[in-house]
Amino acid sequence: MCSVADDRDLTAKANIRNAALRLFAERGHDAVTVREIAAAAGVSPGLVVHHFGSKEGLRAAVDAYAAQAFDSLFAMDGQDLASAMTGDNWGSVAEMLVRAFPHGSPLPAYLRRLFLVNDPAGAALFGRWYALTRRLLDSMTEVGAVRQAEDPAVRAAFFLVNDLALVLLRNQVAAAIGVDPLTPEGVARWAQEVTAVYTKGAFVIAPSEEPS
Amino acid sequence: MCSVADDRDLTAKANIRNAALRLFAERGHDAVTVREIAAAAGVSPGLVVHHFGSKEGLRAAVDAYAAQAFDSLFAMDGQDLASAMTGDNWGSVAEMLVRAFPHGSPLPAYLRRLFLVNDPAGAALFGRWYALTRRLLDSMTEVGAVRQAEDPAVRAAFFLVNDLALVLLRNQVAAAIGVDPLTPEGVARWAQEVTAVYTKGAFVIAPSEEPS
DNA sequence: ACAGACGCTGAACGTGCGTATAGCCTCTTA
DNA sequence: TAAGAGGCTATACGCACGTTCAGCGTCTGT
Repeated sequence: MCSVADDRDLTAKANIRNAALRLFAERGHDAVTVREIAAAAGVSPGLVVHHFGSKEGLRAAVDAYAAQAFDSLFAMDGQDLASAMTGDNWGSVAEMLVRAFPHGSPLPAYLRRLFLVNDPAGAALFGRWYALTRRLLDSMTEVGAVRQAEDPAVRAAFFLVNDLALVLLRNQVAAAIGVDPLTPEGVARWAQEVTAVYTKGAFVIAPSEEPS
Repeated sequence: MCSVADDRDLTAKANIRNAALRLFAERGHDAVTVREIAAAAGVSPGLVVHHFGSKEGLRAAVDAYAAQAFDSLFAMDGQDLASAMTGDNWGSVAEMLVRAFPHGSPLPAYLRRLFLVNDPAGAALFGRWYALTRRLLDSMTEVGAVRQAEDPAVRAAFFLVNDLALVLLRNQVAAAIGVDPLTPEGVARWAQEVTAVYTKGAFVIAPSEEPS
C-alpha cells in the first residue's frame, strides 16, 4: 500500500519509468530491452521487474504516465477554447504540445508511437481529442467564427488530423522546410501559413463549379 | 546468376516476400519472426534465409519491392498533374493510393511503417513527394489555380502532410467518421470537405486582424 | 538492541529467436 | 539413364531475451 510515495518522483522507480518512456518513444516497446532500460536508469535489470512486475507492467505504467501528461493538456485546452473562439489565431494540438513540453521531451515521440502502432490507448486519446475538436468547431460555428461545414464530422477529423500530422511527421517536415515545426519558431511559421489557408483558402474557385 | 526469374512472381520466393510485406506492414519488422513469415508463406523457415540470405536481406527486398510500387505512383501522378492544374478537384496522395491499390493491400500500412520508424527509405520518399508537391503548387500558382502563398515551403509541406495524415491515421479517422477514408466512398466524402476548406476557407476573418 | 521490511544486486534459468548445416526430392541436361 | 544443380525441409546451435531467486545492506518501528 504505497499510495502516497508515487507522486514524489525522485526515486529509482521514477528513473526507470522516465528512462523507459524515452527509450520507448525513440525506438518502440519491442526494440528496447529491460537490460537497456535498467542501464539507462543506472539500476540492475532485476529492479525493473521488482518495481513493475514485468516489462508489460512497466509499459502500462509508462502509458498511464503519458496519458496523464496528455490529459493535462485538456484542462489547458479548456481555457484555450475561449480564446480560440475569438478566431484571431490558430489554436492547434501541435501548438499546445510546443507550449506544454520542453524541447527534447520524449512525449511527442511517444504520442507518435501511440497512434502509429494502433495502440488502444492511442485510439482512446484520438477519440477524446476528436470529440473535443468537434465540440470546439460546433461552438465556433454557432458564434460565427467559422463557416457552416458541409460535413461537420469530416471537417473536425480533417482539422484534428492536420494538427496531429505535424507531430507524426515532425522529422520529415523539419527536413523539408529546414525548421523543426515543434519549436516556437517552427510552429509560428507553420501557424501563419495554416491560418492563411484556413481563413482565405488556397485554391481559386474554378469557373465551372458544380452546384450539386 | 538468376537475373531473369525474379520478374515472374509466382514462385515461393515471391510468396515469402508477399507474406513478409503483409506481416511487416501489420506488426512491424521486429515483431514478426522468420518462422511466422515462413508459416504464412507455407514454407519452411530455412527457405527464407536460403532465398534472402537473412531476415535483414528479406527486409531489404521487401523495401525495394514497396519502393518500386510507390514510385509507380509517380508516373501516374505525372499525368494527374495536368488534370489537377485545372483545379476542379482535389488530387491528393490519399486519392492516388485508393486508386492505385486494391482494398486490403498491405502497401498503405507499409507506407505508414516507413514513416513511423524514421526509415531512411521513408525519408527519401517524403523528400521526393515534397519536391513534387512543391513543383505542383508552383505550377498551379503560375497558372492562377491557387493563390500566392505567403510561405510556399510551408504550404507545400502542409498540403503533403495533410494527405499523408489520412494514410497514417486511417484507422482512427475511420473510427471517428464511420467510414474508412481509404475506400472510394470514404475518400470521396473526405475530398469534398477538404476541397471546400481549401477553396473557401473555414475560419471567418476576425474584424481585429493584425496586418504585420 | 532487535526483528522485520524494503530497495536493490548479480547470477542463473528457460524460452524463442535468427541462423547454419546436412540431406532429400525433383527437375534438367547430356 | 546417370549426374548434377537447385528448391526445399528438418534439425540443431548459439545467443539474447524476460524473468526468477537467493541474498546483501539499510532503514524503521518497538
